[in-house]
Amino acid sequence: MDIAKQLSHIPLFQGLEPQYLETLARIAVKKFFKRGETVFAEGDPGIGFHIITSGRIKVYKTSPDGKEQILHIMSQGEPFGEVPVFTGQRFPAYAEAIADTNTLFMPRDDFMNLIRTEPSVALSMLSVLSMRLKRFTSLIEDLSLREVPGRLAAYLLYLSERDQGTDDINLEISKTQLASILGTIPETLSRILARMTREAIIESDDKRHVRICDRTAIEELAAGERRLA
Amino acid sequence: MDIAKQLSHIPLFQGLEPQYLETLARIAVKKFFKRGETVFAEGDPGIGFHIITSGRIKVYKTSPDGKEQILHIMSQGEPFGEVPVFTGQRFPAYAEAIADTNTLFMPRDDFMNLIRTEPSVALSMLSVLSMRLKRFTSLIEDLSLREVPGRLAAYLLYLSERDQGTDDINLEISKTQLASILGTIPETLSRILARMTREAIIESDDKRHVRICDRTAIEELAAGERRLA
DNA sequence: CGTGCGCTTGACTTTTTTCAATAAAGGTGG
DNA sequence: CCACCTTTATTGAAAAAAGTCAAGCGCACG
Repeated sequence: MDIAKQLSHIPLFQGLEPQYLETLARIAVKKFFKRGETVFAEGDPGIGFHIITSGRIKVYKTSPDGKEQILHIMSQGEPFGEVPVFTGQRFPAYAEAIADTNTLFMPRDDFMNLIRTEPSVALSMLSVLSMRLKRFTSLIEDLSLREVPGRLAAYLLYLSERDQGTDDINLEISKTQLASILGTIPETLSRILARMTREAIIESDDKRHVRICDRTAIEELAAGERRLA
Repeated sequence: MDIAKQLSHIPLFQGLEPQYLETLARIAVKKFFKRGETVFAEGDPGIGFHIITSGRIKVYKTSPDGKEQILHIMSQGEPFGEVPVFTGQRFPAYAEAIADTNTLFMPRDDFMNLIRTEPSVALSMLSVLSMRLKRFTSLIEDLSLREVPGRLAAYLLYLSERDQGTDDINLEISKTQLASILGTIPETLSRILARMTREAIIESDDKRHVRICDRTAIEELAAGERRLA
C-alpha cells in the first residue's frame, strides 16, 4: 500500500501538508514483526521510532526474576519507541509484538529534520508525549494508591467507556496480560475476578470477556469507597 | 531581577536567540508561593506552566484516604505543569510548594505561539517530556517489580550518583516525603532503614542524612540479588 | 491424540499496612 | 531563653493484601 496514504491516517500527522507527507513517505521504512518477536530491548540504542499500521505491540519492563509490568499496549495508528529519539539515550523498556504486526519505522535524524521545519508535527508529538505522561500518572496512582480490586475496577470502567459505555467488555488480551497491566500476577487476578463474580458484580467467562452486572459497585470499588468481602 | 536574564539560565531555553528570550520575558509572569501553598490541584484547567527560579515543588497524587504518592520533586530551573498545555486537558496531579518558591509562569497561548516559530524550543520541550517519561517508567518499574528495600536502595544509589558518587547522602527532604516518593508509608521506611542499619549497610541519623557503609550490599539490594534478613 | 499453555483454586508465606503509643525535634510566642 | 505545641520519627503487635508453590482442568494447536 502507498506509504503516504497510510501516513495520512496517522493521528500524529493529521493536517500535515501533502508535500511533507511525501517527504515522510520517502524516509519511512516498512517493517514486519511476527507475533512473539521482540521489536527492541531495554538498553538498545534508539535510532528511530515505529508507527503501527496493523497488529499490536506491548511495551513492558521486567524484573530479575521474570515478573513483567506492561506499560502500554499499542495498536493501529499509535507511535511507540519515541523516547530515546528525543533524549538521545537508550530504550527504557522492552517492546514485543503480541500479534503479527506491521509498522513504519521513522529514522531519528530524518524525523528530527522534519520537526525542525514543520512545527505542527512538533506540536502533535508534544501532545502524544503529554497524553502518555498523563496515562503514566494514572498508572503510578493505581500501583501506589489502590489495591488490585480497585485497579481492576478502574480498568474495566476505562474499557467500558472506550467502547461507548457497554456492559459487555471485550478484554482483547489474555488474563495473564491483564494481570501484567494491573501490576499483579494471574493467580491474584483470578481470585479477585472470582470474588467479584461471587458478589454478582460481574460475570466472567474464560473467553477474554467480562460483563458488568453492577456498575455502581464497580464505580465504588474504583473510587475506593467499597471493598470486596 | 531581569526576567530575560533568568530565562537564559533555564536549560529548556538554552541556545535560544536573544530576540526570543525578550519575547518570552514579556509574556512570563513572576509568581511566588509560600511553603505549603498549593500551586495547582488535580482537575484544574491548565492555562500555562511554571518554571522554578528558586525553591522546591512537589508534584503528587492522593488517594481518597489521604495517602500521597510523590511523582517528582522539582527545583531550580525545572519546568512543571506542562502536560495540560499540550493535551488541552486538566492537570492530572497536584503541585505544592515544599519551600518558599518563586516561579515564572508561562501562559499557554503565548508559549504555543513561540513553539510554532521556534523549533529549538519545541525540541527542548520534547526532550524534557521524554526524560520525564523515562523517569516515570523507572518509577512504575519500582512500584510494580521491586519491594520497598529495593526501591530505597535504588533511590540511594541515584542520589549518590547525582552527587558525584559520595557515600554521604543528603536526602534534602523529610523521611515522610521520602516514603511518599518510594510509594510507601513512614513506618515501613523507618523499619527498613533500621534493618539496613542493623546489617551495617548504612548509617542513618534523623537529620535528613544517610551514609552508605556497604555499597556492594546496596547495589545487590537494588538489583534484587539480595534481601534483608 | 497428546502436549502445552492459560486459567483456576487451595494452602502457606512474605510483605506491607494499620493502629496505637512514645519519643524527639523544630518553630512560635511570651 | 524557655515552655508549649505541632510535626516527624520510631517501635510493637495485629491484620490485611498479595505473592509463592503446587496441583488440576480444559481447550487449542500441532
